[in-house]
Amino acid sequence: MANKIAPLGGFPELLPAARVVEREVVASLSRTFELHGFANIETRVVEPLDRLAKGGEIDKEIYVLRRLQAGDGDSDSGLGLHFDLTVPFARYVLEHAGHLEFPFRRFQIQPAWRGERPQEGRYRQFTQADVDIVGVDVLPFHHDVEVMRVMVDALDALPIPPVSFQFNNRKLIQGFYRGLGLADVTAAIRTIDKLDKLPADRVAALLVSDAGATPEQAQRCLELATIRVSDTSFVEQVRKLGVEDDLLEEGLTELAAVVEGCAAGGHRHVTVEANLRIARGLDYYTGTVVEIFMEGYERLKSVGGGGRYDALASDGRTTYPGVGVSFGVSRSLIPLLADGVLSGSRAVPSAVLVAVVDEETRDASTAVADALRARGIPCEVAANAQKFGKQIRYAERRGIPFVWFPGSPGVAGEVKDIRSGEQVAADPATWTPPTEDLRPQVVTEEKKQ
RNA sequence: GUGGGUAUAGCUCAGCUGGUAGAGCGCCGCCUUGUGGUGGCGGAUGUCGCGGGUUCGAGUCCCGUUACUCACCCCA
Repeated sequence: MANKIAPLGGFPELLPAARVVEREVVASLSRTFELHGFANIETRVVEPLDRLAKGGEIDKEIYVLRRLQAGDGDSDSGLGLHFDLTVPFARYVLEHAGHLEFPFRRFQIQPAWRGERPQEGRYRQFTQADVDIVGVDVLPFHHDVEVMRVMVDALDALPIPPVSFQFNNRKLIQGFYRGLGLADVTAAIRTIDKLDKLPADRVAALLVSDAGATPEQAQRCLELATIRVSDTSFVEQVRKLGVEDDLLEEGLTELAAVVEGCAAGGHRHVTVEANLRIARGLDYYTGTVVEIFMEGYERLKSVGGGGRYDALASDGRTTYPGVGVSFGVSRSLIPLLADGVLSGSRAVPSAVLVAVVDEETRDASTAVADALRARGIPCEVAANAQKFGKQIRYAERRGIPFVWFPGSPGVAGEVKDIRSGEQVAADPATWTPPTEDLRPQVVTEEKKQ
């Protein structure tokens, strides 16, 4: 038992300095979401299994809750941990519809669980940040632009590598295929989605064999799927393919509006593209779809995504259409922390360590600390009245930038910046550290050098 | 779910065809009797993942097992 504890794969835990980064990212996301008027909610972590079921089947990746004391006859509680935030949100809307104002705008940042084999960027417990807007019976299209724009702003404000929003529109694809005379639209979309893994000619062959396309139709599908631009020029490119369909036109208009709306305003490191091969979630997305990728981390696949659901939730009488997008906080952050792209400036909140001269005068050190805290400066008093060298080292290990040496009656105290070695006389009632030292900061790789 | 890899000090790892365990970093002490980092000297640390087998002898070979890890599958 005295042996080491084995880590549990897929259930990542952060050390304090890394947690500084995660907390700041969550705080920054929340600030942006709130800036756009989205209210925060938190849902329970369990849902009835039948609600988590996918097409009537219980997914094997769902963690089921079971009481230890349950008898052999009892199977389980009928409850499972949620595997995303959309399903709980849909249920929340139905359950609380009478108390909500629609269109309801909310954000939610919570863990979710999936019994997958863990890999880089794929965990069994992970944190996600979702923003959605949901309406009653109808939800005007401009909310698609609005909610996507919120996530663009939110990710643009994060200290992460550049991200790319790749948009598509299901009406556009569906209308194109329909206008083309393709019978099995869903099969065609599913096949086109394999373009990542298979060469174009193999995909074309599959379109013929699996999706009932003629070679000519397959060729057109590929031409559509390879359109990828950062402006609205895709509209002309699609029209040149010579397919006519009302739904296609609607999709083109919508996608153009989303791309234009999200690209507007100028961003630090977010790019926006129309990418006509993005499929995502065949069963429920009905209009706008998006996948988000992070530069240098394409191997993680998407770090976020979402879209429009015409039926996010329904109670049989009322349908609640929704549009939203989610960002994988754990999926993107943990690899960035592991690679040292992001780190926390220190593992403790303390900006100052107040040294203790000897145990008889510990009260004097505590008084200094109280004076600093009264002005909002996080600090701690040294654990032991060791030699000052040891106390300085204690601070250094923890990344605490300042050590305060209390004075004695008639002698002023002094504060030392242990990075520069500079030491000055100071009064705990007025001294203030530089703003950037007041709290632990997120340090990016460039800033480190 | 399928296949591969790995498991030795706090961390990263070495240990050739079997002979009773090593390095670097870190940690502790002293040089340095109240101001750290650099330098010098010294020191501590391991049921070599677990169980079994072969052998005079196993970290090393064999079998099993567990965990971790990578890839595939899947991915709302």
